[in-house]
Amino acid sequence: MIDVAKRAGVGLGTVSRVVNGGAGVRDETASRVRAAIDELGFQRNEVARALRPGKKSSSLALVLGDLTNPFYATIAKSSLEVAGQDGFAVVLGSVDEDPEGEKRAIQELIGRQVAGLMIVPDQGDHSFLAGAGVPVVFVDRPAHGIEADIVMVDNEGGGRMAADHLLRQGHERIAILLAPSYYTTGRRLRGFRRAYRSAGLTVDESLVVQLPEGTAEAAEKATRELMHLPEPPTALFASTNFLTEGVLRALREVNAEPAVVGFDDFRLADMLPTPVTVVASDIAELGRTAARLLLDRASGTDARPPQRIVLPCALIQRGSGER
Amino acid sequence: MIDVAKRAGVGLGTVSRVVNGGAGVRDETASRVRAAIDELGFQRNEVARALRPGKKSSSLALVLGDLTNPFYATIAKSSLEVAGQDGFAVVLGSVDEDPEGEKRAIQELIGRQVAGLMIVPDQGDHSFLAGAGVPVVFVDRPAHGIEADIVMVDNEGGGRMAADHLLRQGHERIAILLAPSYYTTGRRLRGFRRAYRSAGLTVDESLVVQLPEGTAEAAEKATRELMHLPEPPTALFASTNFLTEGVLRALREVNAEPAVVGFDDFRLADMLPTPVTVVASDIAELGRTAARLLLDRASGTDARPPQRIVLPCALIQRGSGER
DNA sequence: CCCTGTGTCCGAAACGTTTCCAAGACAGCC
DNA sequence: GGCTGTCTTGGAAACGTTTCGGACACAGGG
Repeated sequence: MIDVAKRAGVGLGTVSRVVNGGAGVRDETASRVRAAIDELGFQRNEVARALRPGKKSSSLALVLGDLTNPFYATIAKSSLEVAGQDGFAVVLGSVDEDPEGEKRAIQELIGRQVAGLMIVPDQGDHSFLAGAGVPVVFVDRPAHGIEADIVMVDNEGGGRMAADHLLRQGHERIAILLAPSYYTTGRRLRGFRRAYRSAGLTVDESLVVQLPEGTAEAAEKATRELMHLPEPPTALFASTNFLTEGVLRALREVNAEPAVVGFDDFRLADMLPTPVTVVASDIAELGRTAARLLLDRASGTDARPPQRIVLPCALIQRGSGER
Repeated sequence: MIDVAKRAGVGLGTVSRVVNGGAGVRDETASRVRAAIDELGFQRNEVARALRPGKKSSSLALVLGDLTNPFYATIAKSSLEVAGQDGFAVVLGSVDEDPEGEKRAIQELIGRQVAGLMIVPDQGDHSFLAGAGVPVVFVDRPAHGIEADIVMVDNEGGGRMAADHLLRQGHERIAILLAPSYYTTGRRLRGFRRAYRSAGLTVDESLVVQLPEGTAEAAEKATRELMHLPEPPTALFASTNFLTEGVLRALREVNAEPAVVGFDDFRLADMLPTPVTVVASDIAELGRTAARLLLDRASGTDARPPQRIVLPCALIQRGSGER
């Protein structure tokens, strides 16, 4: 920038003003500066810029799990888009279901002076974020130990929707597969139970299976076991996209054809031998909303108390839940 | 840091030394400093750190297209892992097939003083990167106008593999669907032609279809048209995962059952009514290799001339390519 | 002619690090 | 004791921006 100033024959401050919109600079001077900028191929050093007091870097951080899961990938993509429109970059922190690793990653990102954090939190304590002075938005599930914005889907409603649908078909032995200790699957189970209660039925607890892992493999194994029960379930509710996959895998080998409903839509769900009925929500909107909210917080535009935004779910009937 | 120095009753430089490994500091002093750090909850400001001359920020940039495409998502995930192990964060720049937007995104990232760039490039000119002084690794395809490292898969070999396989089954009318103007699909086509030549056959150019877009929809439409030809192809080669999906969608409605081979494996490929035969490669390894290479370049460890790393493909027979 | 206000511009200070030079302390050796 | 070398330590300079107070020129009003 000093070079530009010299070349244009102006002061340092003038160049800075031109770069930042150019208010209070004569047109003629400004164009001289711009010419110098072009000639020298000058580019503002964002790092130095972010060093000034009060200024935060124009980056947001996004901390989430496995990007290979389309659910997370969609959040990443959509929040990236929104942030990009405002000239913000997104720094990614990927964490594999490890509370300690997550904390470390977050600390790292804070050290990088990001303007805000979007976190798909693990179940650990997040109170360490309270004093960091950085706005935080939680995505998909709330975190313990801190009051902050949260954007999520209507898990309970979705779980209820799935169970209602199956109950209405006359199923009474419905198994539900749950990924371990996530907030979301807990809520989905609650909705599931609500549906039973409303129908005047009681849940058979032996059909509520807590998986040791949230993987397709774990679901596959569990489903096989369920279907080999003396009295196997006539329907299954898989509370996660990967779990749904595992269920379907297991069912290929069994000659029974229980009804299946999955939570979260997935690519090719309609192309499988029996198209899969799912409870879906607008994941992209989840990411977009979170990013917008965070940008507002970061810019100081929005000083409302912490928001809690819940996006609706919808049942998509494709066949597997109706047989 | 100044506060820490005051609190520990030492000089500024001493604190800095402790924070960075603590060589040349007495143990007793060092622990006093560490105590002060803990008490004050001090955290190094990475931004200020990156400002020092010569120092680059400990961030890599990754520029790629739609994260919703499992191909890109896998690259993102695996490179993130490798970078994370070295304490590097990854800044994401997503671009939607827009050369101008890509250039802007890259400039932005350079302004953020990233230590290196991993780019899945568009076909535009990338010579503007030459003078940037930042190491660059291209992923999946080379870029024009600049000599740099490149990590990719054996597209030509893969294309040939697919065609060979189909020819060996006795197919002679094989259609190939190509996404628009990508380097990769061009190479796959070349491999395809090679296979024909080796077999002493000639390619029917009316079955080489250049799609206007790389989407499933475009492939679906094109496939429908192909299958309504007076003499439809007996086999199809889809040169991209999304294209494969489109092909399969179209084929559901047609009562012919041509053989299908796709390039790139995808989730649930083995679960479809006819499991899909694909030419696959280790995409995660692609990302890992790129990240490792870039880290070596960034640290100055590796000063070899630009590398060109090609990962092998393998045919996975599942049924659709063998009927 | 003087004063005031406006429009433009300059350049120093500050941000939080790292690094380098200098200096102090101390031991070992002659 | 004096000299030399090693081990610690302190503190200033530098990195590239933004911002702020001030300076200058000029016009207009009294």
